[in-house]
Amino acid sequence: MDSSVARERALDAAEELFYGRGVQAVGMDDVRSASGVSLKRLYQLFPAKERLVEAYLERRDTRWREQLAAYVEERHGARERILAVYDWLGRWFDEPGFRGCAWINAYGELGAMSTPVAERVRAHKRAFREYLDSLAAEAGLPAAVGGQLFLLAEGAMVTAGITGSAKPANEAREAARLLVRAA
Amino acid sequence: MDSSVARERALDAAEELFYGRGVQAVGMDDVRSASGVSLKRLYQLFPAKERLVEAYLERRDTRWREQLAAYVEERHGARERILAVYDWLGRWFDEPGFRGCAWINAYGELGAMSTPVAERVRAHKRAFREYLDSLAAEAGLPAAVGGQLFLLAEGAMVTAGITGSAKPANEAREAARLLVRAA
DNA sequence: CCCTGTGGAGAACGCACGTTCTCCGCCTGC
DNA sequence: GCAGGCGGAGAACGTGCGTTCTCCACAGGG
Repeated sequence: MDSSVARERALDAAEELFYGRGVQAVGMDDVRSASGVSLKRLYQLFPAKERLVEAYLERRDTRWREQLAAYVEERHGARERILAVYDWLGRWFDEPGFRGCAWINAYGELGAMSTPVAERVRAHKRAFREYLDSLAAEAGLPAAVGGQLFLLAEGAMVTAGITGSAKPANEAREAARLLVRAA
Repeated sequence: MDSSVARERALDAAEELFYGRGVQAVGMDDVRSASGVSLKRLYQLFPAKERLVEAYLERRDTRWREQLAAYVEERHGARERILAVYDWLGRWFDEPGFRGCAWINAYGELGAMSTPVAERVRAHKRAFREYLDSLAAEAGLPAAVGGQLFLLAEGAMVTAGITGSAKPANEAREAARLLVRAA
């Protein structure tokens, strides 16, 4: 098996397991049996579990933001695009297996013990925040609005994760609509 | 040492350690040496670590909500009280050792593996949500506003925890002010 | 003075898991 | 056909930790 193929398979398995059960509840052996990549190979590709966790967060980060951006770009109108963010969140929340925000969960689990992981979580949130800032700027809204939209999105993610409901996306969307209108 | 004293000391130590480092990073032996309560006693009081975690979350829940309510009750005017919630959050975020919301962190860490812990997190968030609902009702605001205020507060907590800044409290307060005015 | 029970200190046990090692089959180049 | 090395399976190792057990000091009642 090609090395890059093994890497993808390992990351596929790691993502599903880490996200679904939490990082600490998943052993390297679980990743091995779910991916079919031998332990030896796993440790060649990722010299420690922490590296695998970082790679998981990084790959998921780019995919997550790409999918969000692709969904948003389909909408026309700067304000419509802002609201599209919450529509996309609502779809995400409704997906089977949704268990909250992978980065918030990872931060709760490892943020205190692993600075690399904490740093990746911060980088992801910073990027998302900047994306919302850019959407707000395109809509000609004051700079402060980006931060408010961000807080609504974060609150929706964490609440949807804990309650298992997609409703927070609608609540956040409605709040965003009012904020954009009022600003 | 009296049994109830031992229980309090154990919970004091557990709270500081669990909150500061995460639950899984703290061993029962750490709780023992930090509290001065022997392992035997610890296991008499809390037959398993999970019970200690539950007790930690429960005691912190009542204290957290009492302190919030006490702070809010000092303000006059229904809308002022709503904004006081975010002022209180800002003070909390600025406290030394602040590491985000204990329940969100615990959910990220244990939510997938421990239903009792997940249930306590849900109960805490439900109670906080209902508290905001009651504040919104007293201000004569539409029922939907409570949920929006809740999402802002959750977003602020999680963002303050990850970034280590108290600024999200101000951003959330400003957003809440606009939402209350617009509603 | 002994017997009993309570509680503390810390060793011991069992298990899970991150990481490494051993063994062996198989493929490739001669 | 064969030497050498690459890779897989899984055992082995070390450690950490939840939980229990052992041993002992000591207080109180006969």
